[in-house]
Amino acid sequence: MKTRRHRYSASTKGALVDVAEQLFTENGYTATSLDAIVAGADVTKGALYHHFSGKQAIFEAAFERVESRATAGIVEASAGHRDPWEKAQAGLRAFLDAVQEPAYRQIVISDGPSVLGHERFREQEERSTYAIVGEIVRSVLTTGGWDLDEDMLDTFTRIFFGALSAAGGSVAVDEDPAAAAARVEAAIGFIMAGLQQLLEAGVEVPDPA
Amino acid sequence: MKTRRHRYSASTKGALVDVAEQLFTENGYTATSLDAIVAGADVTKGALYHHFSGKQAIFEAAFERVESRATAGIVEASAGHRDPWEKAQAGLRAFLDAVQEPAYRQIVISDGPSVLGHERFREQEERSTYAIVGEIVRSVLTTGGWDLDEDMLDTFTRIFFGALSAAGGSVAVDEDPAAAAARVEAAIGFIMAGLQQLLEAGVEVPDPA
DNA sequence: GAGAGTACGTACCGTCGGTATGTACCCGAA
DNA sequence: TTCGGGTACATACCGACGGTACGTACTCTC
Repeated sequence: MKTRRHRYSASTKGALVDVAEQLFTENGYTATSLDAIVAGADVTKGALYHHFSGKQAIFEAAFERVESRATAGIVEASAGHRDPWEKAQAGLRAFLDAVQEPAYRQIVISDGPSVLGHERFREQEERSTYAIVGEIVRSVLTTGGWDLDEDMLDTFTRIFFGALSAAGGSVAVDEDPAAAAARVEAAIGFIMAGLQQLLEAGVEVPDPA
Repeated sequence: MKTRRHRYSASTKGALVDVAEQLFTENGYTATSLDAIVAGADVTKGALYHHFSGKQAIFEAAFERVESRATAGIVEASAGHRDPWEKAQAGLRAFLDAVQEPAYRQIVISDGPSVLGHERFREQEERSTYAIVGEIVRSVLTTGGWDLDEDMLDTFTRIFFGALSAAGGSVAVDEDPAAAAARVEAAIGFIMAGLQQLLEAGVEVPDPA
């Protein structure tokens, strides 16, 4: 049941996260004070500490919102493609787009790891963009009958996810983002083509065990 | 000329960086207070602010030290190999080792970007480990007469550097780091083998322009 | 309509980064 | 020899910020 109090509460909380996301994006985590957030949301610190346990908690709320936006964009773009390689191409483009968003770069990539800590950051990551990359990597690498165990699939996913994150970051700061994105697409495409070559040649992934 | 004053000064500064590196590694940047650093070095804040302009400056000193250690390790390991592919293999192993060091993970990977800011972080990076990865990528990719322009080489470098950083981080937190490192080596080796395949087949890198 | 819980507001505290100022010491010039 | 000046710190203090304690108005339920 939605009572008026609940609606007021929800809107206050939402306004706080709105302002927090904006200020965190513009100034970074440490340079954003709680006073500035509550002033922007036209409330006081009492309201903030009623809804969140502290600064880290409201950051995490903004973090999750930004992550879920990025995830939605990639899912939407990669859906509708049946062929795994086409799906990967479309997902790659969407990923490169998402990672250029200022909020994503500042909150998720830059401040995320240090504010949330490694393990918590990893947790958040693994149920959003990382999971999507994992799905795409799985569908691409298992095409053609490769049998990779879960550990090896996860290793490939980490590698590709790291590659895409770094590449996306460089795209975002490039003076010509469109050209940089095109280069990244070409390079990633070339690497994937190499994997396809091996696949067609019947080369096995070496067993590290 | 080295006077006694200069020696005293150098040792005080060195002690401050020693303690700072340790505390930053253990607790992270924000959770490490300047009071704790100066207490650990048995001096006062006056001494710290005489040698450094502030908290960020002493962090950067620790950052540079950790980076140069990592760089030295990789250079040492990859030296002595003539064949680019062998050089890459050796460099990869050394990189995976370096990136597992707690100081490197916390100070360089986790806190580095948010504390120094993107551009400053990038500057520091590009004259240390990134430069080495770039050299190796260049020597590997230009073998056999490929002609890639600088932009494309840099794109490949960013991709591999990001891949290796992420992979190294996952190795560090794995419950069996040795096995995880072996998986990463296998996966990277497989990707490079794919590139070799394309190289032998005479496939051109698509021109994104 | 009265008690209880919610959704805040207000006032305050401890910590921390940074600064201003003082001081002991060393070193080169007169 | 001494004496001015610069170096290498120490001491005292400030303002900002994260967090807490407590008060209060409003609302929902019984």
